[in-house]
Amino acid sequence: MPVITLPDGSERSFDNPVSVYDVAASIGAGLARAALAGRVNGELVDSSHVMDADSELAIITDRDQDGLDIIRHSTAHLMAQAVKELFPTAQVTIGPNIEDGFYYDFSYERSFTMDDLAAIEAQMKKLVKTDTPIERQVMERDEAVSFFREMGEEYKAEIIEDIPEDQHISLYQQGEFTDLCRGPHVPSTGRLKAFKLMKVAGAYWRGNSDNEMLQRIYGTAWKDKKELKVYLHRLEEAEKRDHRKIGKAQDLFHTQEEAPGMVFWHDKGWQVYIVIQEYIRNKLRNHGYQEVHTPQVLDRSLWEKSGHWEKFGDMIFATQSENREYAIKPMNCPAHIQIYNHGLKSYRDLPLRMAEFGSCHRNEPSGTLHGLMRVRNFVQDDAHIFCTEEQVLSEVIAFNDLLFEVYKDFGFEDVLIKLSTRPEKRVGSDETWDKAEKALEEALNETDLEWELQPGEGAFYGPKIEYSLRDCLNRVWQLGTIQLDFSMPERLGAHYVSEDNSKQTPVMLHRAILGSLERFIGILIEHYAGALPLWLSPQQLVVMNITDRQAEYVEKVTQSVKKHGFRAEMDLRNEKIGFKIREHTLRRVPYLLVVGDREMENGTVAVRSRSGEDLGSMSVEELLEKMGEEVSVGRE
RNA sequence: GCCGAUGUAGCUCAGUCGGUAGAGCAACUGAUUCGUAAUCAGUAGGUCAGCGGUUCAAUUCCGCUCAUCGGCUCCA
Repeated sequence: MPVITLPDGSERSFDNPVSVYDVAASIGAGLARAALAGRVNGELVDSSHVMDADSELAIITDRDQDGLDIIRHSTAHLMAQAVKELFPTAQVTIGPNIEDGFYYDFSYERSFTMDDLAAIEAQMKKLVKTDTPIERQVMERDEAVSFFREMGEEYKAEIIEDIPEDQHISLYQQGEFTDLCRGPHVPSTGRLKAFKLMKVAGAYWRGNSDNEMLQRIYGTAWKDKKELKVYLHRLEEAEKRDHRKIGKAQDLFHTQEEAPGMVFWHDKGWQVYIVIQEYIRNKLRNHGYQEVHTPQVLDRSLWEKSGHWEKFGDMIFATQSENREYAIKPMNCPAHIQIYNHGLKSYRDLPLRMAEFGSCHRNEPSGTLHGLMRVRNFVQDDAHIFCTEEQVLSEVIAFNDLLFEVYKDFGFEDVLIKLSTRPEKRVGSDETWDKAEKALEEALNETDLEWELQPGEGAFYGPKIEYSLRDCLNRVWQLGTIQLDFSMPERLGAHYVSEDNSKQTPVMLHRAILGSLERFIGILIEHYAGALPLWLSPQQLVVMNITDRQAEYVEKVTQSVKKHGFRAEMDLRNEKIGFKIREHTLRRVPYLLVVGDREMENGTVAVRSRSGEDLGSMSVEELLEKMGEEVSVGRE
């Protein structure tokens, strides 16, 4: 006689075992129609799941996040069913949920085309109309293996073989199609009302590039057509923020075939670059860093000593001259150690913080290049801190504080933090790693920020913290990092004399806040949709005349604004004021100054913001004061 | 690097089922001097990514290369 307790605490008792659906129906017909699944004693189950003992039950509908997840996963199954019907020789593999949707990987003799996608989607819609029940069944593991093997589903069989032998396997059947799945699923295909197949792509079986490449189909699914539409609209809007589009439209930079993965910065884009660099330069100086500059091209032997040649040899651009081989530097650290090694260092010199805006080249695989986000030539706000083991914790904490101070100045609040710990292939003793990982973890816990552990993802020489942001299309890009390194100082012979007069090897912290400036500017452009804050704007204002009569006055105003350090241009073209305003607004110039006879007479300017707001007429002095306040944000 | 798609004027794109290409915007010239998101008219602009093949003829068909885009793998 099960007693079912609902989330509001109310209890219902039943004479016989009841299913989730039965309970929903006992509450109301509407709820019964809406029930997709249930959560019984904390565990998600199908709506057909039967409870024969007292249970806590929450009925899952499409209004719950869990409900939406179930819809997406069931849609993935629906897609697999459609693919199997249209392409019987295709084999199914895995089909998990992802943010906003799902994908499913198939093995098939050829790639799916966009036409195939349309056909598959049409087939899915047909299957929805049939409202086929989706039913769960349970098998023993070995039984399931042979079940799939008989169907010719080798990949599925392989997956199941990895499951412990004594476990029971749940399968879901809809019509002719059966798939291995933990579930739960929606009760029938008719529940899937709003989905769209988005794109096809290759993906390695089990994520390993040594394996064969499968056909991955990405799709999105929502509870209803309205939400699907909202999502598609969101995507369209996001695409408009794409830094590659804005970079072109605002004449910030370009790339071309002759230099893949390397950026031609135009005047406007370089202006942004310089402002950021100057900002960081000041920050670092105020936080006890020195700035240095080292060669771009260094002898191969140095990279062999550091271990990079062996590990990253094919990604190093090399060159040679007079029988000597050189590497175009992929990173600055070995060069910084050369500076450190000049002159004997004492423990009193530590921590020694050495920064450089060094231009680095890495021959990234062609398929990975992506606008400003992944390039072959970049400059990082790079620095290395040489310190003692005891100083690590305080240095990491100080860095973390500095990093968030900087991110805040740039308007970034939503930062993903990950701690990556020892990988399988590594140098250094376990004892050292223990200490290093603990130091990073302690430093993170000091901050009260949420962070995620990534076991095994550290660098071969030490653990690291990574700070990432998302771009407009929700892709995650790493910006900042701090990495402990116990290996390189030793390899390159860095030492200091300790208090007891013994020779010690310093610990080296590799750290960057913005990471590659190229990538950071890409993120900035997308974050602000091209409307950079005043202090970063390549052009901060434009002064426009209405007729030729005001040309001289416009020149005077522009000069005086420029004299105060603002980046100003004038627009004296023989165009209507509306035309000029439109153009400069589209280019996201923060302040548009209109000058007609009225302003000229009163010695003022009419100010309009790029968002279309009329700020009224004011004197140039007033405007300068206003802008001065605005750009002081983010200055120490 | 792997899978797939794409590459046409400065930009955004159309087009040619094989007969050497077109629009809008931008540019240039002229007119207009017009007060808050596009004034009008005219002119000019392209080895159709590169190389090779098939063909009487290739921007179009085929192959290779390069780049870009979407993923995958990788990222000191």
